[in-house]
Amino acid sequence: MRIRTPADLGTLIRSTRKKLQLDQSTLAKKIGVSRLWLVEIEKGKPRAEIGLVLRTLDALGISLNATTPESQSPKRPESTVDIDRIVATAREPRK
Amino acid sequence: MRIRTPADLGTLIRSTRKKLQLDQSTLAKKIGVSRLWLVEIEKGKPRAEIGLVLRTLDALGISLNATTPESQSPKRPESTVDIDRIVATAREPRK
DNA sequence: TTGCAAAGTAAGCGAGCGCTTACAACTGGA
DNA sequence: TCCAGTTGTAAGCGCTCGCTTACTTTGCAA
Repeated sequence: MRIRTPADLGTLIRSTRKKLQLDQSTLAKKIGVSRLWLVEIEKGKPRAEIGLVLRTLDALGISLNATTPESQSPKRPESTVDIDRIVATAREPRK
Repeated sequence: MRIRTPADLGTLIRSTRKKLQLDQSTLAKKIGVSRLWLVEIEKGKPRAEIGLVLRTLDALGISLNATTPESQSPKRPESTVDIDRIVATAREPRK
């Protein structure tokens, strides 16, 4: 499953928890957070701590894989200066 | 790359940022956070908000995939009744 | 219907977030 | 060497986290 937003995470966590037939209390205890926290997370809370979220995924046996686009060439900001002009000017004999 | 801890995230973000030849300030602006926040994240801060972290990955073009273990069969609590015995008994001609 | 477990809501509190401003340390190039 | 760009550190502040306690709502079964 593709994770883009906190809501995605909430959905994933909730469905996985149900698949494993765990109730919020027991899962919360396993993770080391309060049940209330789980409620909020499953609702898609965007300001939760990553540390706890990662522990949650771990507790559910979910593994996260990051794919960095190889294709994306190392983009250098396009120059705002005309280096050729500058060089040409510099080459001109000073008066 | 496998993501297990906030430190993993920090490493990934930093290396990807460098690959894209972005400095902290410009990336921070792109994400909508302060440069200081980025410094902390790249150090592996465990208590940052997921929302911001996800936005960061997005800004870097990194996609996250969650793999829930198919293997793990949806465990149903083992039955306390011996259905075979019951059926067998039911089959017996009533006296 | 009554009863119970699971899930959701509400309020109050200490702790730490992420922000800004400011300065220091580390680079690489002139 | 000096200098500019990049990165790291420090302090102070408003805000919200995640926690606890307590109550309400929902779902299901007796």
